[in-house]
Amino acid sequence: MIRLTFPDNSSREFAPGITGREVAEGISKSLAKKAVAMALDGELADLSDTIDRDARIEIVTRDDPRALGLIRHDAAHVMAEAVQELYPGTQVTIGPVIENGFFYDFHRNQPFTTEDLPAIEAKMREIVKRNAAFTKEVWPRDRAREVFRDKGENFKVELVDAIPEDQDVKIYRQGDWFDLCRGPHMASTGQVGDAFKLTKVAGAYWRGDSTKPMLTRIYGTAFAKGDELAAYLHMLEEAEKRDHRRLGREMDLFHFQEEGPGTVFWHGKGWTMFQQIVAYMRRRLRGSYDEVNAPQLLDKSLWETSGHWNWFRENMFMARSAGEETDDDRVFAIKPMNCPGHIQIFKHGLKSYRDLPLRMAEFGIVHRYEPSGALHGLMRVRAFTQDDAHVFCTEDQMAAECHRINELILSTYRDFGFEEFVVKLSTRPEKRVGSDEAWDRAEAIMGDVLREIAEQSGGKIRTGINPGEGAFYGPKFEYVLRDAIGRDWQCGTTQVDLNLPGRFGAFYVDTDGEKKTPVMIHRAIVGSLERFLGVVLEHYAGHLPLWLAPVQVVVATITSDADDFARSVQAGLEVAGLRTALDTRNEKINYKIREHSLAKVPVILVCGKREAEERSVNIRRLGEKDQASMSLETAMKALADEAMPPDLRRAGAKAAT
RNA sequence: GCUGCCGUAGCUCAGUGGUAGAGCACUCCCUUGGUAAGGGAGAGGUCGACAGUUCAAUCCUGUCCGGCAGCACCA
Repeated sequence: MIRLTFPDNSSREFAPGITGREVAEGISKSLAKKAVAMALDGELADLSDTIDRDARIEIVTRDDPRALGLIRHDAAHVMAEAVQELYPGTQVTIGPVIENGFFYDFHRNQPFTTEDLPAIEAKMREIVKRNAAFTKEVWPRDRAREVFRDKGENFKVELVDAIPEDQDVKIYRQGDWFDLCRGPHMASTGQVGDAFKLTKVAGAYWRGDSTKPMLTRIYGTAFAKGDELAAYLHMLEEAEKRDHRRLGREMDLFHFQEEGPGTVFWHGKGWTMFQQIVAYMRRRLRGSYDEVNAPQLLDKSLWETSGHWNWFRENMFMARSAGEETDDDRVFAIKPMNCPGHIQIFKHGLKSYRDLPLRMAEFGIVHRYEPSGALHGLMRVRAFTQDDAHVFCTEDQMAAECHRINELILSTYRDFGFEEFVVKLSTRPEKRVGSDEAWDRAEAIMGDVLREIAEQSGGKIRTGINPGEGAFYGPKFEYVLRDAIGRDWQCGTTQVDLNLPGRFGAFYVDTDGEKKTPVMIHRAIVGSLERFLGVVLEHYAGHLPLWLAPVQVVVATITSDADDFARSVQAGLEVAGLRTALDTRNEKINYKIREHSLAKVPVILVCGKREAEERSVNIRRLGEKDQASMSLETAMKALADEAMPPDLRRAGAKAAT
């Protein structure tokens, strides 16, 4: 006999070989009817599985959170059946559950389009209605191979071959249709329910490999209940509203146009915001970094020395004289990185060990040729400004410098309102320069630092390893932020480099009078200013904190009687250091409020006859319906205080104590 | 780069094998109105570019450019 323990800690004995369904039926008919799966010692399994050992058992019903993955997985199978029923000759491949739904990849000569989705969805509902039971069979490998080969399912044959020898080849049937699958599944297709929707169609490479055939992938999502699906779809709409490309247009921050793919036209307001970020960074660097500026165009030979011409050429732009008469055919590269330039500055003049660590920063504009399909608003561009720096130091100083940088990065993110981030260590890639010994040393130091970062944060900062993802010259930390639409963006990076300084022959004079090669740490905090600005925009959905808002206050009049007073209010705010605009147009106050609210201006000061007489203002904050009336003086003081950047506020608080 | 979809006024979009329309925005006029659109008039387009089919192309076909989604890439 085996002993099964139930969630209420009661337990009963059963004959070995009993199925989950039989256990459920033994408890109650209604439970058996509601059951979609079971969990044995916490692990999901088919209801029809037999149980041969002592275990904790839970009967999983459709409203159990764990059922969601099953619903989606089964929906993927139902979709595959629907597709093969509607479009014979289509091959099935894989169909996993993903974060917000599921997909299934198909091979078909004519790819699917979104216009096919309604028909597939309708067929899916039909299959769900049929409510065929899911049944599992274990097949000998050869039979599986043969059956799929005879059906023309070549991709499935490959999948069968990829299953490790010690694992069963499992086949799940639903009516006449069957698929190779790891399982588990619910009891029948009817349990998928009707809260599903096919969302999009896209190409995807077989096995994620761009040298392999492109399949057509259909994405869908499914929920236990209809209102959950509706809530999800609503959430997607809301997320779209905070897309930085849309906000950029609505707030008049920047634009893109055809002639400059992947390059930004910054408008006045966007550039103001951009410069606020730069100003913040400059304040944070003051005292410990030298800000420098290296050339945009440098001879190709420099990039050959650095290794970029060899390893990075596909991503570089090249420039030469455009003159038709000239015989100067010298080739220059537009810099994709600042490091070679900074090494030239380091090399200019003798450096002593006393100069180290030498920290060199640049808000350098770099150009990188990105694949056209990668471009995405401000998030992925071909020309961007890095808040870049290179620290030249000794190997002994490296760990301390990494920690120093880590603190700078994390405090910066917090100042911009981010609380959640991940630090990942990327290790040596296949394409790289430098000896394995150098890589061993660099990775060892970085590994220690990563552990210390995790420990010091008390578990608040998640860390991880990205094997093989390092730069060609050294391992790196990647600092990743998650944006409001749930996308992860790599912003900061710290890269340890035991190679480039040596390649360029950079050295310092050590205590013993010998020439030594310094190591170099590449680091960026927000990374690309462009991308970071985009992330910040989405994070706040355009409702920026006052210190970042391009226009902080609009002074709007109700009647022209208040124009003179409004002008004096604006002038006073400007003197107090605020960025303001005046709206004395011949429009109703409703109209003005609406327009400035849509432009996401944080504060509107309304001035009418009454305010002009009392020398007061009426404050309306973005997103609030209520207003507050206060004296001009009080309002100015409060706004000036609120507009203080977080680093200055911190410095002020420290000075006061 | 790959697959699919898309490209019409500054923005959002409609439309047709016989060279174009709406709303908002813009300009002017009226309106001085107390917290998310007051009224009227006007101006504005090489229908992404280039080729082809056709008596005739914004519309059909092809190539290219750009955008969107996903994949691949992301130092």
